[in-house]
Amino acid sequence: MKNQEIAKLLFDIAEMLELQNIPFKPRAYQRAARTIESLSENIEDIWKRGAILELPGIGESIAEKIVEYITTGKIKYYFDLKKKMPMDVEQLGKVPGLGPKRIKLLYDKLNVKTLADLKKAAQDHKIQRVASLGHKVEESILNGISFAQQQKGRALLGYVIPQVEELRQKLQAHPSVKKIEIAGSYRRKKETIGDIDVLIVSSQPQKVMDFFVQMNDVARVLAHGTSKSSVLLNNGMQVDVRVVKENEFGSALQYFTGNKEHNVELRKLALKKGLTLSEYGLFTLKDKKWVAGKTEEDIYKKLGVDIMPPEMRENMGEIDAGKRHTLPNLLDYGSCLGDFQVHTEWSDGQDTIEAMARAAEKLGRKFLVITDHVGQVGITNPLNEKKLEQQSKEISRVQKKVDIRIFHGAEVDILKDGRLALGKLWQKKLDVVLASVHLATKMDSVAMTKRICVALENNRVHILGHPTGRLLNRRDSYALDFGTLFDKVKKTETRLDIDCHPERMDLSSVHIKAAKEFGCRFAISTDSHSASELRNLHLGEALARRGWLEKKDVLNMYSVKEVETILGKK
DNA sequence: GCCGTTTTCGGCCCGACTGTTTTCAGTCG
Repeated sequence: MKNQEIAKLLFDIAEMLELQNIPFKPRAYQRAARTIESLSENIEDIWKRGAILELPGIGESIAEKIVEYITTGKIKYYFDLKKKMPMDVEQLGKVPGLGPKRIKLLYDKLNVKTLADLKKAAQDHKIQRVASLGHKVEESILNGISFAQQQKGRALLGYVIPQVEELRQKLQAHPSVKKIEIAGSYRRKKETIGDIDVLIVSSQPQKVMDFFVQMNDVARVLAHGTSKSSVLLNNGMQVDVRVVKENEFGSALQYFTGNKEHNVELRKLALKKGLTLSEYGLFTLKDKKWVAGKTEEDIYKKLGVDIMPPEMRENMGEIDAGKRHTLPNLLDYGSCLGDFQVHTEWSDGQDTIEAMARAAEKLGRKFLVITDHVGQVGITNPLNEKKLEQQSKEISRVQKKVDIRIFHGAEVDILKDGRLALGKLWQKKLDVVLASVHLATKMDSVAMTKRICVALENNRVHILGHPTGRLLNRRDSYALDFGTLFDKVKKTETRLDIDCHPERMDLSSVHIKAAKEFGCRFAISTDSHSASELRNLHLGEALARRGWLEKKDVLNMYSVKEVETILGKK
């Protein structure tokens, strides 16, 4: 699958065009890159169908370059640009305060090509002698270089939630803070969070901002104004705070929730209606008369769009659906009745079956599927058939003591040829077979897709576990042809696992949405290895909502009786 | 370079903060 490679090249082209001060073209390339990046279908397949030009943001010229890459493995235009741009734009761009203009300037004047060149130029005080730059810029660059070097990707939603809630409480406690909301990707419940956007209503902005930049976990102040301030915390997280007036709260919340592309679309829509939208409100274009802004609902309503939950605001068709009144009725938080994947001390988990069951019961779950490992991956301490037999007895014993239905399942390895690492007899005996790929993960797309499809054709497989195998910030998805895969999932009536372990979040919301369009159904699991992780189920609900899922799409929403019936059919 | 219920040509989202500029450019989100 060449989608990500092509997207990366288009992003790079955009960056190089920006360096040359060329207007508008970079935005076109960025838009095309984002389209390709978020495709679930293989771009080659789309090309074979002759449908590349139907993709949003892709016209004749960019389509030609995509085809060139598919057929020859390179894009000449990219190499020509690259020849003219010998500096490491990607690395240099990570330094706060360095954008395309300054990167170009530093190259022209000081021949800065790499972070090392930049550091030397700053240390030798050459930067402050360049016209339009000064000693403050030089200092900020010097400070920023180490930041650029240690940047480690985005924070994981599941791990960031407690930190953010602590920050919220600290700020909320300040007497001048009237209202507070965390916006940005945090509010959209994105799998990974780049920075924290905090929105505050206060009649004394200066006091709030002074308090904010002086909090004791602040490592560095990036900006300190009355309406906008930014800091870096000791844990490396960037926090932006904006203070607005009461009647601007809705428009500010809308704006700072984003995402960026969603906002751009919304603003274009406003312009078409003779209005202009900003964080301060919706105004008439002509005489800047205030139209809406107190609440988000008012703004969307005036624009003729049904308001959608923050999780959907990714410019993935939600604005169109809002216009046509066809938004899905997303499943609610807290509506999962059970959990389809937990591990116990029988394999690589930390707690007993009884401890897991009791903890799940306490959280209000109605059912729990015990899925210890079965297969060949030594580190997971897999069960053999004899152990499964013993475990079955233990589950019966615990079942009598708790008021939650415990299903006996297993997470079974899918072998290289698509067979399961478990005999037919036990495949039938188990209530739930969750089949996952754990070994030989580097196969090419054709082989991996075939392997998984073979497993799906086994009518004892109920759920495909963590379907792409990704680990956030660490490992990409297996090579897969998602179109073929989703088609097979639909035909075999298997469920796709939404594994909401904070480090997996697999499927991604983009793939969930695509799979739903193929007619697939889903099962959410925490993949817990200890009782404390059971509470992560809401992360799976967040993923499902971001993928536009409704109650009927997700097996966790069904009653214990219905789940028994559905599982029994397989 | 893309796109079209004001357009196939002429637009392309909007505003705050910073530094070095005495009126604004660059960066960021």
